[in-house]
Amino acid sequence: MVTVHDVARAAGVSISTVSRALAMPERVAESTRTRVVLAAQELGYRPNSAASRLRAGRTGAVGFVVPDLENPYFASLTKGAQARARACGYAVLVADTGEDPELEVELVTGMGPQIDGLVLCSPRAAERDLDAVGAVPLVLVNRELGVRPSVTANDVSGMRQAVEHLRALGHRCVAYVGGPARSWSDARRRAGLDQAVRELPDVRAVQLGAFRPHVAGGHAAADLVVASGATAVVAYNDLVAIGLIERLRARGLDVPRDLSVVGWDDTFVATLASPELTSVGADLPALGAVATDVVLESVRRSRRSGAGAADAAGADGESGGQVRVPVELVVRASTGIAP
Amino acid sequence: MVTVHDVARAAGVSISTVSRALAMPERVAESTRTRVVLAAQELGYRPNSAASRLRAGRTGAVGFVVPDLENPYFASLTKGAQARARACGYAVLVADTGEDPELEVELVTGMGPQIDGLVLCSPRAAERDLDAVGAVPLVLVNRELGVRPSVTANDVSGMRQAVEHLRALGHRCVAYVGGPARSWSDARRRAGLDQAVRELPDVRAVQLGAFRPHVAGGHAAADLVVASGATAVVAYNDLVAIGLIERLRARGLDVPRDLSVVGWDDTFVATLASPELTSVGADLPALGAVATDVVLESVRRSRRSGAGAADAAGADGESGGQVRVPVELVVRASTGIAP
DNA sequence: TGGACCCGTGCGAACGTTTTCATACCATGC
DNA sequence: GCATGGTATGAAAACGTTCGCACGGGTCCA
Repeated sequence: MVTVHDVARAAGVSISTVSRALAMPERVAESTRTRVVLAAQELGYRPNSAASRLRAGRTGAVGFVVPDLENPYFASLTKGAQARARACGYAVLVADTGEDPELEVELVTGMGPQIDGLVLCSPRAAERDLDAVGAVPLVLVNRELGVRPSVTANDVSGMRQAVEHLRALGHRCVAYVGGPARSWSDARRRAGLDQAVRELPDVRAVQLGAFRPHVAGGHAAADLVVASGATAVVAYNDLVAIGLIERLRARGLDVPRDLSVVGWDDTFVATLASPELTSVGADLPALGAVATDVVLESVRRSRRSGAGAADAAGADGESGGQVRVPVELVVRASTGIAP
Repeated sequence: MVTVHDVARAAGVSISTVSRALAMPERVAESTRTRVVLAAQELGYRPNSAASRLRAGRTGAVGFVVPDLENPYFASLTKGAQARARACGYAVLVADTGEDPELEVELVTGMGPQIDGLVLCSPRAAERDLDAVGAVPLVLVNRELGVRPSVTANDVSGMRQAVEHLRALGHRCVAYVGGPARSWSDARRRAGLDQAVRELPDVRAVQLGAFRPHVAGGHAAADLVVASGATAVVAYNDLVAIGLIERLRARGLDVPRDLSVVGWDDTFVATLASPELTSVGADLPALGAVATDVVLESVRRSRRSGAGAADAAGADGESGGQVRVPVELVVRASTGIAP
């Protein structure tokens, strides 16, 4: 293994200079820096991350915790996040909670010492459990919690777009098939739906749920939707929408002739379904990348100020970044003229 | 932060004893051990992984490299792998190569120092580039390379099952829509197809490809399949199968009436398609878990012997574990009686 | 010309653990 | 009773980096 000592010897400088030349290039003379960099390259020097982590207290890794990797929504998020993290020189520790709030807390606290920052997607855990993390900068995706940094999709706007689209097709009663009870996004969408029907008095809403965010959830919800008298339904996500369609078809109903279905997240499965799903969604890899940016920014800030994550977030006026990304309704074949 | 020193003081022993009591319990007296363990628990001691890694040369993490996280096949593999790794006390560094062989090599070498072992899924890289890794135990998934540890699905058997199924339905000419040219699995399936038609003289095979392992690949292949005169087609994976079906439908052909389609991998999208896909597949999370087991076993072995990964693999008779998991044909609605 | 200051560099002390070696103790065998 | 061997513990040296501090030499201004 080639160490700073080897590079130092090769470049004819001390190990301190090597360390500086690589970590803070502006603190060392131009000529020495090139000499060091060249020597390092020549010898194939790779800093021992354990040592630098031990000394400097940084790990060079961020955690990325999702409820379910097999869910295409989180798969896309993860893909975007790891690509961005890598581009910034960070490794990504991925963990899957299996939708279990307890495991979520356990994972988050357990990962703590191994990472510089953590992105927590669609957290189901109670607020106080998340507060307990504290140690590393934490960024929430799809949930806002006080002034904590977060990245969320604009669900309210998405729901508005969906309702307006359906209304334009002549629908006057829209059902919403909701997801996990503890889901913050779900609550936002319900709020968005409330707001939309308040402002569009000729449309009525029926809220159903909680259902599991999988195909099975759609199966379970379909009959309730039919019984509700709604002519259109917005699903918690694309998988639920597909489950709905499957069950409706099994009952002899046609989508979109008898019922229009709107998916959510616009994952790639939206185009696999038949009919292809009209769906509300953001650019998911981009969303994952943004979350990574925010957490890395948070890391840098907390490192500069030397304070804990919470302090760093609250210290300056930026409030640590609460990003809300736009969403867009993509119209495909699963929505049509109201019967 | 609470360190060994704190625990040592609380337990009235030296730090060496603390370290031993926690890491090798049998090397310390019963009474002292309980005292130390209690003190550690009391103080909430968590060993600093950076320090132990620096001293002991182990990282407590394994790498998991896949071509595309958004592909449900790899998503499932990753899910299984990270769950198993966590159960064994290891963290998982996930990286996505974007199907790029060069990035693959770069990632694998770049991750080297941060991990104890590496699982590399469906590697596209050239053999010599993989040899260059060397440093950490490497386990390949869906590719065999010399005596290197690997975990593969039994593609040959899977293809045999698919062909026999189609033959039983009366099909006499079967097309195969292949995936990436550098894919080892693809080659195995082609070999399996060759073997199957050799042994079943009344069946003929048409091999097509290479196509991209996505829906678009299926789109591209569909017309070639039709022109080939085959009455059934086996696709490289479920996404390709779905692409085939979409394009066939666009041309006014019905699946399975005019053409039977068999998917591969039996991912969850097989049940999303309509008609639902007949598909060949293994238990994917289990496959990921097995790969993790193999790499962790490899890690333990190389640590024991103190030798490099390759040596460790070849040293004893076990050949480091070349596991082949069984696959199974799941019959659904996309295959039917030959026209 | 001398003092103040700055810049580039080197020295050496951490960081928290593991592990080797040495020591003290006790039991066993002649 | 003394040598022998084994066992439980302690002291201290690593592991490879970062970073505070100090030093030398130069520049600038008085």
